[in-house]
Amino acid sequence: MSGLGNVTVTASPKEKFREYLATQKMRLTPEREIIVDEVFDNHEHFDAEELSERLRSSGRKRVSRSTVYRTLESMESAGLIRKVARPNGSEIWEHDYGYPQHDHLICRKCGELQEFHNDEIKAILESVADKMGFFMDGHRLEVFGLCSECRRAPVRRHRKLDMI
Amino acid sequence: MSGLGNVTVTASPKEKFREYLATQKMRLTPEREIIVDEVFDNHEHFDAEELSERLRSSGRKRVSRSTVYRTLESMESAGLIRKVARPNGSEIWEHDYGYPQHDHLICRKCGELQEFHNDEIKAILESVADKMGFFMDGHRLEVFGLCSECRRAPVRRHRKLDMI
DNA sequence: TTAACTGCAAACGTTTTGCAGGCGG
DNA sequence: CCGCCTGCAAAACGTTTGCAGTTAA
Repeated sequence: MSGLGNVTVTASPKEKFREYLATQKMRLTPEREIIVDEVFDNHEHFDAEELSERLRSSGRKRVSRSTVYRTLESMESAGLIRKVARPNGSEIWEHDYGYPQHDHLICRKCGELQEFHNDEIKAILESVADKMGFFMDGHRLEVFGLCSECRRAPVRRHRKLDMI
Repeated sequence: MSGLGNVTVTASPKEKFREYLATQKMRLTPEREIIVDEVFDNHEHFDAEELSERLRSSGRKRVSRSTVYRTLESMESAGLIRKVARPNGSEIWEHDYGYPQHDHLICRKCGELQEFHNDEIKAILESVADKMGFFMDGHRLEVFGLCSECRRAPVRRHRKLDMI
């Protein structure tokens, strides 16, 4: 993960974070380091509470909830992580930096998140934005429906009215 | 609004709501009618609080906040309205029923929401979903950046780091 | 008669904040 | 020494819930 001896042009998330913090006259403190490490130690999606729990059980020095919230926000500003919406309206974090651009298929039934990548979409969005005088610097796209697993299931309850 | 003598195939939002409520053994009460009327009286986006405020100042009979929340949720289930995410993470409602499918450009600076419509995107999403065995029944797409107004402004503060 | 419905106030879960104290450049 | 940073506890925020009384089929 540290990339020592690695000749790729991209800095590690931690380095990128440190650079960003410097521009804000902020420091990469032990707490912030713990958080950025834990976040990039695996590629799971998470929310602040889950991350706190992971930190707690990871045996690392304890970090307060406030600091977790504050740090995640900084990491977002630094371009390290971004938010994804769940179909129920709640939001979770995922890696952004160093991770290939992608969007999500989200199952309304089991909540499962599948990633997909498509270049055409970005191109279309660029051109749409351009036509409207809008400068695009990012997007968020979620496709809702039923995953292959759940559409096969015989359940026919349909609590939601069919979408028009 | 009532569409009397109108031969279009679509029912009014109120009628659609009444039909949905019937399937749930629920009634179109005066309060619910007030809310659906107010929501479809203009095409603005809104959140529960704003809507409550509009109701208050509209001179109509007062409706409690709980009822507003409960009714909006029913209206979503009925397919009348849907949620859109703001860049800051909060969410607002917008019309869905009877309104052409569209997505949004959202300005990070002034928060302005511009709608756009593009058929290609939907087609691409259908094919992507299909390829992954996913049954798509909707999507949510927000493009972030700077609106034509704000990109022109000389301000160079940039509190957010450039997105990667 | 009874089930749906409302307004109220209290509870809720999540996130933010003010602050006193600690720490590093 | 100054200013960033932390943990804590309290506050704030938007939303949901339990309940007792009301309404309408």
